[in-house]
Amino acid sequence: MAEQLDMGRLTLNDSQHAPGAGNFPSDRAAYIPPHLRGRQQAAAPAPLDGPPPMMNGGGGMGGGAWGPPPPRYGGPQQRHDGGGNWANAPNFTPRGSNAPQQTGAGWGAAPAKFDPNAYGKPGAGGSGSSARGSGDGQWRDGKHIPGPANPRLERELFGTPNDPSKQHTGINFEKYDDIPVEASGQGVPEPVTAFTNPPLDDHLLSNIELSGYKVPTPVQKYSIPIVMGGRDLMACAQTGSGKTGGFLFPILSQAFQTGPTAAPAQQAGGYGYGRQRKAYPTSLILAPTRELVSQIFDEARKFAYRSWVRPCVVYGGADIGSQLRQIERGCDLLVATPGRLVDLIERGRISLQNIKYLVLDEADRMLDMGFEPQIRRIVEGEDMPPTAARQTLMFSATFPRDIQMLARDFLKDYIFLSVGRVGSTSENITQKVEYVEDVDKRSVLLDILHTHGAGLTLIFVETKRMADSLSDFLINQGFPATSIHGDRTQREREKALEMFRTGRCPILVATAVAARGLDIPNVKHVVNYDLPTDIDDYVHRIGRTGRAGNTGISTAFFNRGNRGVVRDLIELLKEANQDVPQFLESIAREGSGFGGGRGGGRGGRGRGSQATRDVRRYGGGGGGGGGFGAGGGGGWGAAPQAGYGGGYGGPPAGGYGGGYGGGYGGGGYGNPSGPAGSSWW
DNA sequence: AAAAAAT
Repeated sequence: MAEQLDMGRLTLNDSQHAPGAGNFPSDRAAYIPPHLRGRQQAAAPAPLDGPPPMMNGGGGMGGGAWGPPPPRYGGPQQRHDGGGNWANAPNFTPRGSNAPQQTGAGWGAAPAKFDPNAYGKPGAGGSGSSARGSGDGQWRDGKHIPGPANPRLERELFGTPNDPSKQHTGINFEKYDDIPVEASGQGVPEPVTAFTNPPLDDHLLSNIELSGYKVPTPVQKYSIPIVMGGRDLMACAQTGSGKTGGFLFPILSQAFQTGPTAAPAQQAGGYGYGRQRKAYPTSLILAPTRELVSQIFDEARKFAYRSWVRPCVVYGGADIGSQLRQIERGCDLLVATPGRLVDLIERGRISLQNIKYLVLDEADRMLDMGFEPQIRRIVEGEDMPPTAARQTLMFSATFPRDIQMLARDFLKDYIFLSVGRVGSTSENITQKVEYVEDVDKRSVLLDILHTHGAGLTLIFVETKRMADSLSDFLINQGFPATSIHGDRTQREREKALEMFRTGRCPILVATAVAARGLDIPNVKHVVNYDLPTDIDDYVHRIGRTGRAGNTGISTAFFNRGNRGVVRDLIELLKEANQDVPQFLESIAREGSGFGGGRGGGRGGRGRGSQATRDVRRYGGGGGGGGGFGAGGGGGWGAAPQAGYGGGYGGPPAGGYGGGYGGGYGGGGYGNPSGPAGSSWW
């Protein structure tokens, strides 16, 4: 089947290759999109984007190209660039997917110009090492020719054993075998049990080894053969389960073996002097937050090391100019937040017509954040190949109805993978819940910080204001704290994260922006200073610790203001074999016979249960409310056993079916869904 | 109700 797919793609590409194949006029360098006209120069001065002495100032490269994600490569590394002789590369040769065609078309010997030592060669005014993707390899004469080893880059990408911030999380992956995985769909391939060739490419294997990964995680065991077999995938899995590798491994492996996709005619016809103004990535990965795409990009750089594949990352809040330059220099695998990608497409700088792999990561979160229009536009409203002509992988922690819809529209005959939750069921995390009134929170927190001194402590609050005031408070109390939230600049966010990662600021106060997906090794303690109203968020938050077989502690401050989650919390604690404090049970009894399970009250959107099972087998998901968490008012009468959709008073009895476990089992079906709003109280 | 995300 893989062959068939490839054939399909080839055909498509061939036709695109035809002379005169239409492209947007915006290919031309001269084109300036309407919303950009007249503001290029105006925006230039540095102060706007932050004070010069910021991180990339250290690199001494003026405009700070590639300023955006300084923490990762910033500071020390960039100093190398100062002495670099690779600072002059105005005539760099585009590589990656573009390279082969260009050479073929006689653009000037791309390979001849290829300088193996120039991996840090920036584009105009670029800054350095990081600018380079991780690849230095080439694809020539139908063969993958990996670039030379580069010790410095290797250290940057893979770290050293003593660098905790780079410590790979692959050490105790064996423990992940506990995580249950369920696969369904037609023709599910046998999972692999190790990183081997076949099916994985040798070059990828060597990069995996450099990264320190020994054994595939459960998700990877399944996803590797599924993706390599050409199948679409819908996976319910959370970060921490190894899903990034789950899609990067098979995608890169195949890329290494099959080489670049022929690019559209426009390139070959090229204008000799010019550079490629438009990129044609073959893989696109969408994720909801900047930090997340940044993190995925870092992983991609590792696994693409020395290969012909050039990863790029784009996201908002960062200088678009440097991102454009990155893209121009070759962009085979693109990691993006939806908004910025749409922007770049509008500017005519990215075409999706060569996409072979589309990955939607944290799909449920993207919908929560209102990205659906952008996502649909990207997937359905631009030049992305149709479902049949690409491979699509979706990852989502939950599988509510709107995600099912997305899956129905974007995927073809997909295999459904359900991966057990990592955080909550993990015995690695000791979860404590303490009754703390709001006014006492600060002092209790100080107690905790004094008691559990060592190790990274991540403190979650509900509001940005609280994040600021709490971190100020802690700093005033002499604690090395910092904060991360959406009102801080991207630079501040990244800096905070880096300070935390490296342990220079072992206390991080965070809002929801850091709740999901961020992979920070060695978080010892997660404090839910404010409990979230959604138990999913709680699960994600505590999942920031106890990762990769390490142990972690989680402490939640609970008071009556949190009684909305009390039942879900109890359910979760029980499920994870944790102690359930008496006061929780009491409050559960006293308070609320109503409120139904989670998922109630949001019925309109049908974002119901936690269910993560393959709805296709149950005939749900299709039209009508038959699906999960059948929404809306229907819940009233429809879910007797789930009970108390909006009913007042009654004791919970067995009614609370919507909970975590419940959602999975029977409860998820016809979940109680009280009248909208009933769960807000 | 809050947060995040293109500008």
